[in-house]
Amino acid sequence: MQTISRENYLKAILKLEGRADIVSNQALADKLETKPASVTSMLHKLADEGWVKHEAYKGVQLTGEGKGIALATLRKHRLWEVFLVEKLNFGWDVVHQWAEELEHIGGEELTNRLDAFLGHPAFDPHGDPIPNALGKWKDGRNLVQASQAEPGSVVLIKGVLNSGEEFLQHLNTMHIQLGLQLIVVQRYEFDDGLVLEWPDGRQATISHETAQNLLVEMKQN
Amino acid sequence: MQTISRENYLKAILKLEGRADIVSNQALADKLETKPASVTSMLHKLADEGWVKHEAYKGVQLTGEGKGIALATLRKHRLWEVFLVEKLNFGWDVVHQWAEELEHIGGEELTNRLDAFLGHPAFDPHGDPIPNALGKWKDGRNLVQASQAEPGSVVLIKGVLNSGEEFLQHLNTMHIQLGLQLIVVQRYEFDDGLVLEWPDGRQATISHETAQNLLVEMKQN
DNA sequence: CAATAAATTTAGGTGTGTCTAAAAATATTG
DNA sequence: CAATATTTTTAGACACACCTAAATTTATTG
Ligand SMILES: [Mn+2]
Ligand SMILES: [Mn+2]
Ligand SMILES: [Mn+2]
Ligand SMILES: [Mn+2]
Repeated sequence: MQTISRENYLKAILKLEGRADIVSNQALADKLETKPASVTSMLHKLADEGWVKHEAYKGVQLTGEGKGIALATLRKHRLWEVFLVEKLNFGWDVVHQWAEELEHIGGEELTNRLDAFLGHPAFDPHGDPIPNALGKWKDGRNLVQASQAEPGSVVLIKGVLNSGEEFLQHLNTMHIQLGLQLIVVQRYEFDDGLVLEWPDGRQATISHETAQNLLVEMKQN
Repeated sequence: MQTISRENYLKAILKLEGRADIVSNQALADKLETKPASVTSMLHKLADEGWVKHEAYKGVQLTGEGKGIALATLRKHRLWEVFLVEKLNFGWDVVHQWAEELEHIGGEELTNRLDAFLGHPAFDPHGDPIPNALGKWKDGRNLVQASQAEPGSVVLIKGVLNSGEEFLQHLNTMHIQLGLQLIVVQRYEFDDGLVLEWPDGRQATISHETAQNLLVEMKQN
């Protein structure tokens, strides 16, 4: 039975599979803000449904069917985020929680109509690619963490590695947004802070931690 | 705690209060497609929350706070229905179930933005008035059941008393939709069937039951 | 490699919302 | 107005998704 909680678990497993090939109980508990015992219990249910392969004490992996559900949920999440930002004019820092609920509504038909209404967007407001109806996407971008950009280079802000409200609000405060082009002026040896220059000539420094969570496209140098 | 189920109950009570002043357990069970024992159980919870006044064996009534939640939920339901029809081009016969889920998402801020995005619609796709942010609406229309229209009169379709999928699909089949202007040509004495004439001159007959569920504005006669 | 630490699972509970079957209260009617 | 029918409530269960605390298993390390 496809419940909200189960879709959330499958989506979380999908994201964690991106890094490690096998997903640990603990990582899931952290991501879902729940307790390991709850995760174990749910993994049994997901395995019963045939959506994950679970080996006791070893970890989980999505099955083909499980991945399909996870991708469909992720697609809905990101499309609704685009809706909230593009159509209802919300900031990228507040849309995640609503999308977390909206992603569980309706099926393929509703999703495809929403997709068409939004003009088949390729990326969500955080720069994350939106899977198509088949769960596929192509991301021709070659993104790196801003922390890896050398002084003198020009970078284009294209995504974030942390979509949390606090981080995004910090970016708002720093006047950093997707599509912005910045010049990396200097790197402080001591703490790896980066001095950046905005198009209007203003300069400001971002911390190493902030730079690590910023995905950019290298324009020059 | 404001859960999906509790919002559904409050909304159901609100609608049933429209007819009888005190709502019976049975009526609620019917409307919510649940069992009387479940209703009793839920009414206790709603009473504990202070959202209804419940006298054992007598019936329920919304409190001010309960009515507020019910109206907010109804507002969201109808706004999302407008979205689905106006923006995603769904038919009025299929949007109810999705709205039944969407109505539980987000709060005032999201709702007000949606309202603005839709251009502050006064009525939903079924001709039902949409409460404003304060739960109020003004319905200047003077609607009657089509079954009460006399032969020779001209009527404007403005609403339905039954928003069920089957009835709405039947109206689709009959080419009856909101805003349509029809001439009542004749009433059959035997079964109160109504012969109607469409703007293109075509004529067709609708049953008394169908006419009873159609709300119209009298244009002439 | 045995002792310790960390991760995972099991056992036993809780709250929400539902159900069926039985008891209690209210309505209806001969 | 007493007998019967209907409505409502209570009692006892169940599924879902959580939790804490206590095993159990796996990993680490002296
Ligand atoms: Mn979610
Ligand atoms: Mn996103
Ligand atoms: Mn609902
Ligand atoms: Mn409606």
